[in-house]
Amino acid sequence: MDYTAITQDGRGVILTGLKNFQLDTILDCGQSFRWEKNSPESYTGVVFGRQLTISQHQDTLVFHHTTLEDFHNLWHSYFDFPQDYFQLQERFCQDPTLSKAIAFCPGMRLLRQPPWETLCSFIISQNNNIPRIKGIVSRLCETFGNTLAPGVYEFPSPETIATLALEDLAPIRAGFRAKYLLDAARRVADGRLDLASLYTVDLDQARQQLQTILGVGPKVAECVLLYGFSRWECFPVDVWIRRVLDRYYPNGFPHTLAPWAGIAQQYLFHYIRHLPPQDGAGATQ
DNA sequence: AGCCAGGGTCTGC
DNA sequence: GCAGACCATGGC
Repeated sequence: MDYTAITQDGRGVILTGLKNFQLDTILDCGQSFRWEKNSPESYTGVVFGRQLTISQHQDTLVFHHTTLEDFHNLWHSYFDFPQDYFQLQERFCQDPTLSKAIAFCPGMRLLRQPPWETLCSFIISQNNNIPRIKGIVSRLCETFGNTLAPGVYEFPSPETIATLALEDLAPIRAGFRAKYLLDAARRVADGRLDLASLYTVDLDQARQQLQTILGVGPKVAECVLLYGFSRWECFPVDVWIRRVLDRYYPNGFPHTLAPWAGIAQQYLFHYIRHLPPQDGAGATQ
């Protein structure tokens, strides 16, 4: 376990003895687009119909205004505490490039996010950049999501989006992706696509199912299965990972790491994006 | 002004 | 099967 003790006080639930966990790395690495930074050590987001403010000071993590029940039922899994990142990093470090990537962001973890909002988020992500993805997701929630508190919105359900017309989505400024969101919502709402079944069906069947949605191709399907269904072997390849593969893995990604390739991918993605341009195969932002 | 962004669709060969 | 145009939008 990547923490040694769990306690509760007036602030909320507190984990101490934290290892392999860096909040800003985890919440600002292009896997989730719904967390807002309050300060360098504090973020607020909405998941599972709950607003959470979470803050980290060195090896202490505070889940503000949270019950032990919610921690055990929701957040423990969401932040992937069931997984042993020490063992994972030991495997990864046998590869020289991954070794450098882990040294750069040792606190990286994969979030286990809800499938529906992961699907929408990565439909929106196509041919787009991270700041704008966050903006579109934020407008989608504040325009169509249930209000939990003033200024705090849930992610809108498939049923809600399925009832909308294309022009209703105009204020979201999703561009050509708006029709893709409608198709996804209608397929889920009317039962043509059963998201829950994708946790257990054969991986290639799951890929195939997701790609029946208009606007969902191989890359988006891979992201949805990795981030929304905890399918760690899924390996999304965008322009950044393409550069990593071309430069560091000309003979292919190591087969021995295939079961966790998606997690390795997240270290590599964060690493390559933060290298100086000339070292990172030339790209900006 | 032109290029790029966690891509995919559609057309024409 | 595969290349190439096209798709909205906003930051640089």
